[in-house]
Amino acid sequence: MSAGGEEPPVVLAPRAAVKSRRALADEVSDLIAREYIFSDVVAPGELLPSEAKLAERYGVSRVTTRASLRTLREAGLISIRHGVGSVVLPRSDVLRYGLDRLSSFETFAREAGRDIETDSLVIEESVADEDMARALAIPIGAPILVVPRTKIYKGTAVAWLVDHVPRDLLPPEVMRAEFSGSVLDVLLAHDELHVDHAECEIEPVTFSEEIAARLGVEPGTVGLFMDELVYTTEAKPVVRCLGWHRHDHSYRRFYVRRRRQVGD
Amino acid sequence: MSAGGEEPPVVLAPRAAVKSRRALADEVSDLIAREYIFSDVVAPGELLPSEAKLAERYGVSRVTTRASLRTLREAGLISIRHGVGSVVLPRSDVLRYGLDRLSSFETFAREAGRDIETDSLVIEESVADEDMARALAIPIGAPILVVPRTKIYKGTAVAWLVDHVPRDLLPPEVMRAEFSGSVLDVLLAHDELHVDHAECEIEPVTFSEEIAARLGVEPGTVGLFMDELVYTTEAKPVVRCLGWHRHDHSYRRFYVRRRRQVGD
DNA sequence: AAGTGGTCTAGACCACCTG
DNA sequence: AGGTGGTCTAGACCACTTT
Repeated sequence: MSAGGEEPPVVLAPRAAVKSRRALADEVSDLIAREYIFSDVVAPGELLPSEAKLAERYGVSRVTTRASLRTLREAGLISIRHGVGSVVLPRSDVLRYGLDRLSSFETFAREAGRDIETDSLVIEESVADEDMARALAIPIGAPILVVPRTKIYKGTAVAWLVDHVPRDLLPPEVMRAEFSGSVLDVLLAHDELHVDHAECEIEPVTFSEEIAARLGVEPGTVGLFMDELVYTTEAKPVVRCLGWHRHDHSYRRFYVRRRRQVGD
Repeated sequence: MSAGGEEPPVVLAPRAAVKSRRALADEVSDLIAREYIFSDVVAPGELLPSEAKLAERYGVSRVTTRASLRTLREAGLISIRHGVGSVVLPRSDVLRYGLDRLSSFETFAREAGRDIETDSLVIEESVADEDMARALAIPIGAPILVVPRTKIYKGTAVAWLVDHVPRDLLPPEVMRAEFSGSVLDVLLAHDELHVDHAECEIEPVTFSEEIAARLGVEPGTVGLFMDELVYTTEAKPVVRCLGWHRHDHSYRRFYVRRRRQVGD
């Protein structure tokens, strides 16, 4: 880091004072990000203070500090080198939709300071056909909620999404009351559902007449189709999201951060 | 788990005996996977022994056991529920190319017991144009190695790949000697390069005449284009992989496992 | 109440990198 | 040689789930 002087230790909120607190490691992650990375106190390419110094500064053990640094690494903010230290990585300012993270389009856009609108929204009651029943692991003909809508960015329709949720997962009135553009956000907010991960298949497609009409493009335009199944920690499917995405509109890119698989 | 009787503790290789050993947590991960999961001793949906029991069985601390379980969770084999235990997840036997993991096609195929061949392989010396120079963070005109080739699966050309590596990263003779279908595999084998992660952009495309000819399909066929930049832990780009992938051939699917972001 | 996972600590030793 | 991260331990306490 550039500043040379010793810094005063940081006092965290007293542990006992907070009822159901965040993990200490997460608080420390945020502090490191704020105090060293986003503040540009440590420029990209330079080293954070050592784990021992950070542990002392925040008054936590080295184990906790390491957990915090691991989180920052997962977030792509730093990389950690044995015998060297934690290097701050350069940050891209391109709005990109990171497919490896389970978040809604709305959340990504909001974090990037942009806004996505939702149009032609209805929450319909329907029943599962054979394909949907198999995917959601429910009987054929079981009641489901279907949530089709268009995503608008800067006045342009950029995606057509259709979510399918088993009806008995959440009462329809709850879904209607809490929905604000993303079914996933509603489910993620219900801790008792244990929403955990999703598997998302990616296909290149040419839009059919129906999809093209909804997106205001010519039939045959090339785009991406995504078929995503969201699961609980118990591997029970909770929602299937089908999405047709324009790619000719440059508001974002789909990307994946691929990681080497190693221990820790 | 189903078996009721007590099991004998497992004796790991003595620590001092092994020079540069694998992490203990990784050995334990493998043991749990082999002894409980792949052996079907614990069926999908059922619980592994508790952390404390596993720790005792393998003679390691609970912290180490938890690291092992976290690895199994990352691998998609189990999910962990607070107050309940570690649930074994159902395993799919579909050959899928998991985009969130940095591995070559060859490695994925090999692990799935299938084989991918490489055709029309040459390792050419060239120089970086403006676009390539910017991506690889090298001067325009700097020497690079270009490795174009076709991927063959069951007699069908399924992808056209072109890798670009700065020439001074590895001596060309080393690259030629060690190359066996994947540039990424060569780089991953060189620990001193610190290959760490990649960022991969995904685009739907219609194949040009040139690409279509190489893949033996009609020009205009829809497929996926991937532009991937592989980085070291120091965020230095080491190889750019451009790939055009057929999607009409059903040997595999591209998918991403998306995870909720939480601590730990 | 009992058992499970979640978090955190202090200390130890090892492996790696740089001067 | 000295500093850095990598791994591991034993013990403690807390939060969640089930009985």
